[in-house]
Amino acid sequence: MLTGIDTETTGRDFFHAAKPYFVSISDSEGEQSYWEWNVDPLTRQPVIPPGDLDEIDGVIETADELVLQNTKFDVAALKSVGLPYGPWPWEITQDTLIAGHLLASNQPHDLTTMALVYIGLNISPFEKRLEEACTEARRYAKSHYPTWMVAREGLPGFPSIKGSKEDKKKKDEKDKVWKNDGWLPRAVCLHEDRKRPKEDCEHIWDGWDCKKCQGHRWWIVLSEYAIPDPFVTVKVFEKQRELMQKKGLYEIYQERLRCLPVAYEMERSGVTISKTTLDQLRKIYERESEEAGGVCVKIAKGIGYELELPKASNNNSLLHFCFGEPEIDEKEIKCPLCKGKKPKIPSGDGGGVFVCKKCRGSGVSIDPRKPRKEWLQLPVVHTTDSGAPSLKKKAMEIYKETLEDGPQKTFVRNLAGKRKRDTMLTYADDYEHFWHPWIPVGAVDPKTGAGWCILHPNLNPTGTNTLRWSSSSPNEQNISKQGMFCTHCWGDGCLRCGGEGLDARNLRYAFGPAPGREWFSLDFSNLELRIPAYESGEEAMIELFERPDEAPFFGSYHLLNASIIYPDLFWPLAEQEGEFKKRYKASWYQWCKNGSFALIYGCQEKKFDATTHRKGGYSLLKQKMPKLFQLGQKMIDHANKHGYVETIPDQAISPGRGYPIGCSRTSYGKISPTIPLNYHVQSTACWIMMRAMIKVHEYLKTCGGDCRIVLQVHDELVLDMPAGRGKEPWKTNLPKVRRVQSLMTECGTDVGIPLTTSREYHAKSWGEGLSV
DNA sequence: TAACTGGGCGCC
DNA sequence: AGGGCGCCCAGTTA
Repeated sequence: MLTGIDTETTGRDFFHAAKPYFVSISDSEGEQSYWEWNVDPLTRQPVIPPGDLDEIDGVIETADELVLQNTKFDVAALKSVGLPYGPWPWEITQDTLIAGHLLASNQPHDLTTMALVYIGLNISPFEKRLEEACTEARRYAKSHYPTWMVAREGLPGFPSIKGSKEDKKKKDEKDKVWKNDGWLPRAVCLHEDRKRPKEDCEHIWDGWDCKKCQGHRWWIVLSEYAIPDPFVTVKVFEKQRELMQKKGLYEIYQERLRCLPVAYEMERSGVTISKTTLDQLRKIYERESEEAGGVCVKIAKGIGYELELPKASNNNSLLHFCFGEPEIDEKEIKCPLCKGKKPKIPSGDGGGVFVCKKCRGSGVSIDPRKPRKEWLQLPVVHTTDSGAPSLKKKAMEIYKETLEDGPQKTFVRNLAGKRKRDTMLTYADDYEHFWHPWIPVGAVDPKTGAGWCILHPNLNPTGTNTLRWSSSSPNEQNISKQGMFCTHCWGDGCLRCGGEGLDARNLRYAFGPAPGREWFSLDFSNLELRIPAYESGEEAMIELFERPDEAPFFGSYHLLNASIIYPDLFWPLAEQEGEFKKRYKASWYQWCKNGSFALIYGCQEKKFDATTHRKGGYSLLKQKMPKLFQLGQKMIDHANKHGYVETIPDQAISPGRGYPIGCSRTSYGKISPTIPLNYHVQSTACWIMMRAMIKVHEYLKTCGGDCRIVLQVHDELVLDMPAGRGKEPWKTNLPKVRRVQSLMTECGTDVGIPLTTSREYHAKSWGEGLSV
């Protein structure tokens, strides 16, 4: 018998103050029960009768098979009130979110949508009504009970509650502020002793009041919404299971389920960050940002412009200073085609085609703006998607290369430097927003953890259209690893930077092992290159990976590409090891490298040739690596025929089928030709990583000493282990780390891709690694 | 004021 | 027609 479980919570931050206040359970025959707890509006904490916990624990303990929508969330919620008493029974747990992604990776996976899709049931009216009640109750409580903890941005203990945003395509539901206040309507009723609806009354609602029993609906608006959920979950899953079995996907599903406890444990473990180091970095960034900003303002002032710098990225003051201010008020511009009043949107390609969004692509080119040409007068080298001059990083890099020394160049350098530091500062803010003081397990002296904090980033294995995981609150997958130029001398060397020019202190320096611990990071080498190379059988590339120590490429994919697209430049230098790279480091080598990455990410001929600064380069590559391009075509054909591509089948799990990855169509009904190969490769890479994580997690549990995975950055795992001892402390854990490496590489074998992993030891910080 | 859009940028 | 994310800021619109 399947048992569905669902919880309603006061928020998502179970490592902070969020708690469940409603638990509902249903079996597949519709036998339902629920526990609703009053939330103290002054503390947002539920008041839980102890007997309830026993009952819920009993249900979980005795169930044959459980099913939840996003199990990891509910398990974290229940754990925050001590449930279940034992470990969560993952081995009998099914998950509709995992199933939903497998059956339709690029479709929404919220329960409301899936109920409609899989069992034709529309539960949105319940949600709609709850939203109305919550919104009203929130307004009411804010004005009548100002001391109540109504959800809002900045509410202590609930860092995930952010303003309110809605990304239509995404799982935005959770980001709506009212969602955290499902308990509030009832709390108002309780506090004001409003009349309860009678249980046996067949209500006739007039607004929020029942005409028959005079009860107020806010008492039950949450339970009306929440009680059916577990039953819906059960029914959705029954259908999903049937579909998965029919499509031959059930083995994949079962393996995929195993990543849930891994993600759950990673979230619980969290990742340590040094407050001391972050404070130091912050001070440096703040000072340098202010310094660089000051230079910008001063230059502007010198030209007679009162520049108001943006806090980050752009504002009109800055853009007008750099590119001139339009004389005509843009609000007055009319679309020349439809004569609409609000065209405003210049269409792409930088040509300044001022037509509205609807009329784009018509080719009419009228730019009614007359920029005033005083002030900085930067040339336009990059445009935004809507055709306006852009000050993005890439554009500024071009300015730095091409402008003569003078105010323009100085301005751009300082602006770029300021931006970079400001970006890092907003990241740092985010970490502080979510962190807790770190307290070592079993610490006797509370000072042991001083200077260290811990973050519990959220990991979402179904957060992308592919098999990549996403991460949030904070995102552990975009932590800066770049160096940056000294704002004082901009790389020419000075006393402050010690002549180095580059300051390597990025935010990764703040992350690292807490006292008594050490980190190892393990990377799959060239994971996303090896997959298409071996799969297609492209000899030139395979050769590269098989013989990484041999001339003339020494395992470098970029050099291989360079030899093909720049034969005239590469071969004359081929006999001198490293010469091509050395001589053209900032030009041809860099451009080729950019092009290589663009290619992996799916760019087309035009973009590749532009990126590599060599017309015809793409075509040469195609001639030299026909099998690679044939694989791309094969994926395109498959996607066009079926609407999805598949990962390479895993011989150990499901030899017949790979994981289907849906390829969305553009508004013109076509699948973009860049998508299929990219999805296939990216997802196969992630499948490998997922299997690796399952194996590694299982192995580390047997190691003792609290060894765990703390970070996953797509092709990299970071392990947190007890610190070794002696002169070469890494040697203590090295055998275990080697074992982890072989578990990782094994996963390539099952999909036919030979893999290698690289290994680094981090004694103090993620920013500095030692190859050991 | 809230919601929404666009630009920008960090990672792989 | 350059893939996948999360997140922030600025400015406009409902």
